Amino acid sequence: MNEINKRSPGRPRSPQSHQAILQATLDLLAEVGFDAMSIDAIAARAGVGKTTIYRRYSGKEELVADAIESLRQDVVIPDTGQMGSDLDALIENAAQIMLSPLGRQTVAMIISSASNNSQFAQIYWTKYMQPRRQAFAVVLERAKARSEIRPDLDAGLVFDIMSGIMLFALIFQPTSESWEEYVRRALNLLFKAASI
Amino acid sequence: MNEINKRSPGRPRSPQSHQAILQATLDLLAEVGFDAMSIDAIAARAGVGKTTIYRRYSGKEELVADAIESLRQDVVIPDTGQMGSDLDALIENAAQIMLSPLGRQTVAMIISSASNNSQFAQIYWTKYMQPRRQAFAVVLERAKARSEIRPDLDAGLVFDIMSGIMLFALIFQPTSESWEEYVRRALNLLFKAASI
DNA sequence: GTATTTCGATACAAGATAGTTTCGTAAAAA
DNA sequence: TTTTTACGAAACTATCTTGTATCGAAATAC
Repeated sequence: MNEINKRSPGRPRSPQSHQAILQATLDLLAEVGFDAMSIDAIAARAGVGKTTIYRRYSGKEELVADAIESLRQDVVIPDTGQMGSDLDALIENAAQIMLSPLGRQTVAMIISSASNNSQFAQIYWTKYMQPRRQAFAVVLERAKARSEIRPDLDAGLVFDIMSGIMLFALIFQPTSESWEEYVRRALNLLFKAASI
Repeated sequence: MNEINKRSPGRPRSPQSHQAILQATLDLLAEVGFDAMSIDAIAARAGVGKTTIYRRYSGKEELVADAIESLRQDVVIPDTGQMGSDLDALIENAAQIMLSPLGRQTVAMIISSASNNSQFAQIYWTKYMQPRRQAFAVVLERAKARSEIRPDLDAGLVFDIMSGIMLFALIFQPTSESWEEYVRRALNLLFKAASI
């Protein structure tokens, strides 16, 4: 049952079309958002027939969920020997994701559908947040080993606070500073608590 | 030019209908979200004709913006004599807003439209965040006067970090704790930095 | 070759929505 | 009373979207 079954007769599904569909989905999601994008538009952008999409997915939710899940994002754990520069690298990486149109629309999708449907939040958490949360924990472990921070610090919690302020700054732009500047200032404050 | 002009002839616009429209808009926004709600549905729920809505607003954006703006939310500045209990009161108040369906959908709306249109973010910031941010600053000023926290602490920044973690916890529910418990734990960590 | 399945294209039915117009009625000013 | 504007209801046009069905052509297993 677990063998690779390529034995079915008939024309196989085109991997090119499949890839084009996923890419078109991500492009349109970033450009117009979840609600404003139609299956028709995705098919047109991908250069495939609508039938080809409906043969693979039951609807937009399933398609978008798969498209987001298909994005492989490798997380590099920085190790410069100093916590400060390690964190800089992580922030830079996080900023690239959260500040992108795709990131914004994904987050909006998660929030707006959170009450009825948490599948997007689940995927986003598993694919994006969790790996970075763990990378962050590694960085903090090394910092603890170098006695840069308190050994009892909850890395997950610190990560969540960091992510929270990034998200908040993304939405409201509370000051006239740049996003990066503001986030960095918040982290300075936060790490006064960490270094006691 | 600034006098109250009730002198125009003809039947005046019904304040009852106006109020019903705003209320129906907020109800539907909370229930189904911005994109899924139609002007037809709003008119039906409000018990008015579609014409009556189009006579007042050019479209959904304008209507929703006005509806959100119409919500008067008084902020009480707690003054228990202890910063801890003051903060508890503020958190409780913030939680009621952010955890409500209306709050969720509003935030989702802000994020998803942020790139093309920042009017929702502007309104939400001015009407909800800004007053609370200032109330928070007052509470912290009193705490500084009692030497409970460092005198150079940036109250706005602390507020933003607080709001950020609340938002983050709302979206992702990172642990199995309750939302309130988790937020409280994050604030404990944060205020270790404040009390140096 | 034959059977089977996917391909992209197109047509289609059914429904939702936006925004306008029309209509007879109601409320106010002059 | 006359004029003017708003009222709710309904009709209406135009467009968009969904999901299904049909078509001849292409790709693969046997």
